[in-house]
Amino acid sequence: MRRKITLKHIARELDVSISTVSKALKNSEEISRDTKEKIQAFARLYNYKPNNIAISLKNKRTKNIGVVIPDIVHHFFTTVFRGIEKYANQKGYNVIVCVSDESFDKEVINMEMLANGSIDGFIVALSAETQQRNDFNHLREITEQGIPLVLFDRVTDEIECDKVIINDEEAACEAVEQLIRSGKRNIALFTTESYLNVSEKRAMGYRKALTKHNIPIREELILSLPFQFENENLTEQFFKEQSFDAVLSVNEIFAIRGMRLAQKFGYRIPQDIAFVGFTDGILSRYSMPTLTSVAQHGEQMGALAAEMLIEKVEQEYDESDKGNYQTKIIRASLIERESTQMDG
Amino acid sequence: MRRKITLKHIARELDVSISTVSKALKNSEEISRDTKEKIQAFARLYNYKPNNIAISLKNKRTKNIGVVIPDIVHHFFTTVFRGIEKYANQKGYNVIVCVSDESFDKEVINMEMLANGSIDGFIVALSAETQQRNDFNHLREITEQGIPLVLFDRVTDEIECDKVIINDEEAACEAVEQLIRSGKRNIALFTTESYLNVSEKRAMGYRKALTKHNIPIREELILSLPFQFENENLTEQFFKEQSFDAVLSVNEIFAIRGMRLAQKFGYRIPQDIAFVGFTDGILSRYSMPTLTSVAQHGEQMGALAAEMLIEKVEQEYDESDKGNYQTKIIRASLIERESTQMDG
DNA sequence: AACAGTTACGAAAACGGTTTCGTGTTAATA
DNA sequence: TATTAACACGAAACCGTTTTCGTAACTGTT
Repeated sequence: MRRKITLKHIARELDVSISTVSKALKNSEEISRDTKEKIQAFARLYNYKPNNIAISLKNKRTKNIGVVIPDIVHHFFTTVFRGIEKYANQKGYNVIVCVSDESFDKEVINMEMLANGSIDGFIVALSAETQQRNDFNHLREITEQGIPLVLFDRVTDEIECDKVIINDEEAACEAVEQLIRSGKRNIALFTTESYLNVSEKRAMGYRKALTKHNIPIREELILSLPFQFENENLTEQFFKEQSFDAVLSVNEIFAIRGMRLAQKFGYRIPQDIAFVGFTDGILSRYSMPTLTSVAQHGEQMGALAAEMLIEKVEQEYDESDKGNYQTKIIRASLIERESTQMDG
Repeated sequence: MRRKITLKHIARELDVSISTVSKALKNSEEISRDTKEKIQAFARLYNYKPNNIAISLKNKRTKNIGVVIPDIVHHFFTTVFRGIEKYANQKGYNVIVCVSDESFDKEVINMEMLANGSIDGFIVALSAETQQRNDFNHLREITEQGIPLVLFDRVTDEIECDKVIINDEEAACEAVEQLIRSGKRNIALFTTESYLNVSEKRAMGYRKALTKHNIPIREELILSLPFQFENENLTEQFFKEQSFDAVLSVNEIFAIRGMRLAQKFGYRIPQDIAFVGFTDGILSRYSMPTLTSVAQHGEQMGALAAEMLIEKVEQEYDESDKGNYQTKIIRASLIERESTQMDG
């Protein structure tokens, strides 16, 4: 087994000092041509690579960024992650992922683990539970320690830091307006039961659009579904009791399940009921019929978050920067597919 | 800004030595009760947490594991990742993810980056390009340096290390046999164009099943599709030219697209054409009709890989362990859904 | 009073680098 | 020839821990 070689080994072998070796490998002007060549050749031969940990300790920079997301088996988050990873990698950073599993405690524990030197900054989407409890002390801790933090998608106003979000309310509003424009008037909303910032905003957009077009908001057309579903009863009941000609869903799954039931009940999509979902994921593209969906541009979001974070990480901290935080808004776009296209 | 406090700060403040502080915080018997209490109280007050990087340098253990996968926006890999992350986290490890993007170079670069002390071990699924080139020197480098490595799913015989795979061949064989049992005789295979170990194995299983049941293998019923598709022409042509009553697909997407086309051409599923896919992902569960699929138990696979890795990482290296590698095989299982259930 | 045995702590090395500063040797200048 | 400058290198500090070992100050024994 060929163990990793260190500066010390090279120094001993070549009978020079460690400092000389270090400088020679950095091609320092201080070291003579001959010595440099000798040392560099030796280093190449034994495939010397500096130890990242030692460098991190010295520089107080790890070149790691911590990403904390509620779920990894989730199209949107993986898409964002891809954006983060690509940008970070290109800038020489590695990404440590922690999954909070929608749990407050896990989110806290994970962030505390990483905050002790393992990472240079955080990119976080809050867990559902964190949003529900409205407890953000762990985030406050982080920022107070001067560790850069970027929140995306699942954000909070309680914490001052950089943020990247999409124009959820507006996008929902536009989606509903599009439905109205195509002649729909009885538009239902499928939303999540648990408190999520984004669901709330999308619901706001839904209401706004109806109001704007003088369509009364009927609370009975708003269906709140639990996160962990598998149980179709609620939705089935809704189909039986309510009559509607379109559905806006705050996510993809609820829309797909809705379409399935609609078909089961013999409705034609989109003639009888049109569907629009959020999160333009893989299901939207491959469902039957394909689902019109609000694209959240996750990859772009991730890249932007990474860019903002790395900029903060690399800029020497300056007291005057304090409070110099931005919230960037990515414009969602409606991807029209079969579930709304009447002419299909 | 409340910067992180170190042992040195505490020592200076309390007028004791750094060693004393370190020992006191570890509740060492060496330190007097009074001193310990004083130091511990102070540490608690200022929320002292030891610096991970310093500890890593000292211990030559990072408590990080590196995961290299071809793609993150991919249901199977994220599922495996979840298994890895859960197990690792529970054992106090963090996970650094690198995405090779199916590229050999990225795989090599990422692994080299991490191999210089950033991680204690690797869990890897090979990129398509790596498998194609048959070049595994980067993996050899890793193992020669004594860094534990576990390969999963996309593995190679060229490297001696721990591995976790599923019984691809057998599972494919069983899936086809199930089709045969339901009366299908003209069974097509949708596979990938690029060389992937797993696709090959699944194709083997397909052939084996037919042979076993004395059904001639017709090469024209084997359709190889490019990875990046979006172009349905090949598949459409296949539908027009060939006649078949069942399809085994080596992945989920090809099956879904096949079902779509089948429906477009007016075939009934499964009466006219039955479909079975691999990778029991989200599409299988939500497609119309739902897709019978071979479940690869990704989460279990990930947990197992993490378990094997961490065991190797934590056991003091002993020359006699060399070559003591295992390949664990997870049994895939066929999840039957509408796309094959005649009685549906 | 002399000795050994605790007790309670500090000094220092180590992990693997980077960097500042000091210095012996040589070459250039007055 | 004396002075200075440039060159090429090494010593040592530092990043934040852990850990071994040494020792001063007590305690207890005879």
